[in-house]
Amino acid sequence: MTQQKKAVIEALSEAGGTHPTAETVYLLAKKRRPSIAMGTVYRNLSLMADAGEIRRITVPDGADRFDIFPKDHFHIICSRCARMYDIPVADAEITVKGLPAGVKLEATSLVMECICPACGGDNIK
Amino acid sequence: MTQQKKAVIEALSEAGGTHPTAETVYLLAKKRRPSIAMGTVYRNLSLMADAGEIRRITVPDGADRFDIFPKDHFHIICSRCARMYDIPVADAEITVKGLPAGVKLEATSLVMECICPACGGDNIK
DNA sequence: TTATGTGCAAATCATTTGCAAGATC
DNA sequence: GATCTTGCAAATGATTTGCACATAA
Repeated sequence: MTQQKKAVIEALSEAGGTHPTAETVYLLAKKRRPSIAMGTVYRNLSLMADAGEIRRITVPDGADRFDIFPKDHFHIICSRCARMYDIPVADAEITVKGLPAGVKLEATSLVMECICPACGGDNIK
Repeated sequence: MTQQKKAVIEALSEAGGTHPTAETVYLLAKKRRPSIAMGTVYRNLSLMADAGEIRRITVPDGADRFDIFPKDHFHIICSRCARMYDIPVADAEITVKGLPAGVKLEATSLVMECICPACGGDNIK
């Protein structure tokens, strides 16, 4: 556990549920450890995501987002404004029938696109 | 309708349900119109995707894929081997309860990650 | 002919990586 | 001291864009 990794974890924690990009995590981590390098942030984020400690969220037309809570909610992203919303697992009932035999869904990485209420269908991406 | 756009459409058609990347579309289009440029392929794919004529599929850790059939199936992608599978709409019953009020799901862009049968849980990405 | 699209190359953006120096155990 | 991690900068890969020229309507 290095100071840098600690700063990245604290940055993610500070960002809370805001689905920060690596860039945002970098800026937050820099407040704690000004010498930290972008590459270090990417390295730690990737290591933790691969280890399942955090979640990487790949979205259309933008940088990956990261999320500290790996098991308790799903994500939807607005196709127009790129805002992300959480859906608590308790509230989300996601059913997919008709999967090919043998396929195991990794539902934790589910991301859906939507038009969000703030956009309502009027804004143009 | 230019010769180039036609070549891109025919390339997508030739690729069928293989979810080609822009690179693959470029190679197929080049067979018909050898002078075509990568930039032109990207331009046409983006125009068509924005117009809803084709679908852009953003996947974790890889180039975007494109798909000619915008309305009749969903996609799942294997987290390990990046193979993509189609789920016909008729077979897929996707239900999401607990969406924030006012959110309209754009289910056509749904992509789910899974572990596919070919990987079965043994390969490491 | 007049707007629109193309080819090319350079630019951009997100992300990864090689390597020498530094921190951790 | 051996190993793992960092900082930096350069490399990579995907995609976009500026601009002069070509093409379609």
